[in-house]
Formats: sequence, C-alpha cells, structure tokens
Amino acid sequence: MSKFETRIQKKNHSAIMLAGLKIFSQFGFRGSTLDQIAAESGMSKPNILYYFQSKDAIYEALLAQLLTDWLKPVRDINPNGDPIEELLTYAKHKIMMSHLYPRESRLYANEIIQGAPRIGGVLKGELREVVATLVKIINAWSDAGLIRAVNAHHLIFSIWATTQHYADFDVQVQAVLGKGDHFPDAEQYLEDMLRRILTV
Amino acid sequence: MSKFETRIQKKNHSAIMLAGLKIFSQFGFRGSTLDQIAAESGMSKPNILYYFQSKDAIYEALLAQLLTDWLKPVRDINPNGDPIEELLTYAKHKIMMSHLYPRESRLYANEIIQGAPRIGGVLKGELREVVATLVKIINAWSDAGLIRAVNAHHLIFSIWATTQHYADFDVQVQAVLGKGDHFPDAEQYLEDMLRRILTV
DNA sequence: TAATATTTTGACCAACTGGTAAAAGTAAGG
DNA sequence: CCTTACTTTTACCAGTTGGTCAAAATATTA
Repeated sequence: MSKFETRIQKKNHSAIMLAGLKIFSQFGFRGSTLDQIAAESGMSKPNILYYFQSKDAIYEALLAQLLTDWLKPVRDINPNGDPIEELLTYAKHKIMMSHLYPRESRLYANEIIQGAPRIGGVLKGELREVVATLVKIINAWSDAGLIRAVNAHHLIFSIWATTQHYADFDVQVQAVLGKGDHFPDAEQYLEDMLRRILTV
Repeated sequence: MSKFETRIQKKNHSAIMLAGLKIFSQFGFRGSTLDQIAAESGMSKPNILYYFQSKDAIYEALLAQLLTDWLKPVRDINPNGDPIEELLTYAKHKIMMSHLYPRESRLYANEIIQGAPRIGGVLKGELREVVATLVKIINAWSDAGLIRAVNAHHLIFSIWATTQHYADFDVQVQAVLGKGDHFPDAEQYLEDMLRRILTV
C-alpha cells in the first residue's frame, strides 16, 4: 500500500476527506451522495473515484482516522497522576474536541446511532479494551481512597455523553441558548459536576 | 382535517408509523426509503402513499408525535415539589423512555444531528420556552437555598445527554459492557450524580 | 344482492444513484 | 521539446428512488 506522494495527490486526497467529512457528518452514510461530495470538494465525481475506490472507502477512511484520534487521549490518562486532575484533563480535552471538531463527533454519532455497521468490530475490540483499562485505573483510585467510589463505566459514559452533546446536539443548544459560544459555561459546569462526583 | 375513522385506516396508519419509526430511526430521513418502510409494514409502496401524501409526511407525523410526548414531562415538573425529587423523577422518566423507546430517541437524535431542518422552528419556539420556564424554576430553587447554585441550562443539557446516551449510543454501551440490561446501573449512577450536584 | 365507496395493486416514470470506460488534458523528467 | 506517467473529463450505464395512475379487489351500505 503506497502512500500518496505527489502534491496533487496529497491535496486532492485531503480535499475529498474534508468534503466527505462535511457531507457524511450531516447526512449519514446512506443519506450522502458522491455528487454532494464532488460539489463540496470542487471536483468531478469520476475524479473522486480516481482517488478513492468507492463511496464506502471515503467513509471508512474517515472513520479509521477518527477512531485513532479518539482513543489516544484515553490511553494518555496517567494512573500515577492526580486522579481528579487526570479525569478533568480528559473531560476538558473531549469538550475541546467537540468545540473544534463537531463534524467528526457527528460523523461518529451518526455511525453509532445507525448501529455501527462498519465499526462494530472496533467497538467490541479496541474500544472495549481501552475502556477496560481505564475502568481498572479508576477503580484502583477509588480503592486507594483518592476518589469517591463510583461506577467507573457509567462515569465514562457520562463524560462522553455530556461532552459530545455539545457537538452532536449543537443545533438544539443554540436554539435554547441563542447563538454564541457556550463552551466556556459548558466546561465550567462539567468541571463542577466531575469534582462533585469524584471528591471523597 | 378529518380523523381516521375506519378500523382499516386506523390499523394501516399506525402500521406505517411503526414501520417508519423503525426505518427512519435507523437510517435517518435521507437514508430511508419508502420501499423499506413498505417491506417493514407489509404493505405495498403505493398503498402507503394512499395513507400518507409523501415520505416527508410520514417523517413529520412521527416527529410531531415525538415532540409532544417529549415536552410533556418537562411541563409536569412541579415548582412547589421537593426540588431534588422533582428533578430526579424527571431524569428517571427520561432514562425509562430511553429504555422503552430507544427508537424514538434515535429518530430525534438523527434529526438534530443533521441540523434539525424540519423542526428548527419548534426548537426555537416551544422547546426554548419550556426550557426557559424550567430554568426559572431551578434558579428559584437555588435562590431559596433548596439546591446548590448550578447553571440550570447546562444541568438540563447534562440530564438530556446522559439519559439519551443509553438509547442513542446503545450499540457502544453494549459493546463496552456486553449484552444485557444496563439501565438499572445507569439509573443509579444518574441518581447519585444528580444528588451530588444538587445537594447544598 | 346490487350499487357505492374504500382499499390495494401492477405497471410505469423521470430523476437520481454509485460506478465505469475511454479519451482528452496536464505535469514531470530526460 | 518530447515522451511518459499522471490527472481530469465527457459520455454513459444499470439499478434505485419517490411518486403517479388507472384498474382491480374488497368492504360497506341500501
């Protein structure tokens, strides 16, 4: 599998990925068309299929990229760091991601809601593993009396849910709060929430 | 606008709604086809269009129904009740809805993620109003010293996010925790979380 | 049971879908 | 500058899409 070498290949490849992200994250896989991606990227449809074998291939390239970026910060949680600060750092990282890359979050949400037909394996494999590791760390922390005893799995879910909510349900947040940047308030609430839950 | 009268009309109308819910909640509006809904309901495509004017009409009927059911329990929150118990009752109701009607939650999630092109008006109108009322109630409670001072908007968002997560991201939850009913644990975590946040 | 109203179907359509083939256009190296 | 390799486009295709229409089948009523 050769890497993209020429500048044209590099440019077009990333243009397609960018356009695909925009379209797929808005309409889901089945709701998106190659024509939309072509229009968005300013390229012709056959030209897109010169760089990617199929519509599927674009979508899967996006998901693969996403999952890598997604799991890294979980792995970066340090078992020997200060528990509350470690979890807070992770949560803040997640909400920042929702702020800066809402489309990635929506792409993932779309895939999961629709039953994760393409990444079911990764969920039951890599994701499950990474979560299991984190759960052990959290449980060790509470066993050591460093944080309050909580259900680690559901703590993780609540962090994911609350942070991704601001990307996935952005339209609703904006409708309720009015247009503007609500992430500072969201982050502050989240920090308060986590400190309350975790403090012994 | 005449109501459906004959038993055949009543039966077929609800059969289409049920099938539409199943299909639309899984694939989103654009990803769903009338053929799928026809197959799911056991009816022919032209017969479906005899009861509903268009694919759009089915989808919109589902959303309208949903929003009504959705907003009612928010309106039922009693300003004169015990604050923590009122909010806990609401949160438990929401998680029960995620448990019993995950498809409705997913249908709504799909619509919001895709930018709420059909219910933007309701969001900025009815939903916003209902939330504003609840925010006033919550703020009155904290002013009275009955609950801790919190950002009411983000408290509401966190309840929505955490409860709906178990319906919308069900596949992910099952992948991480294994197959089974995880709602009792989720409810317990949620209760713990809310009590911690709200208790003075 | 005959007349009427409702329900269902089969055949069909134009627009759109993902994808292909071959030729035309463009860049890079000698 | 000319050959070669890469890039892009035009024209096209078969399958699918939401939706229509008139006829057939079924229920309802007189």
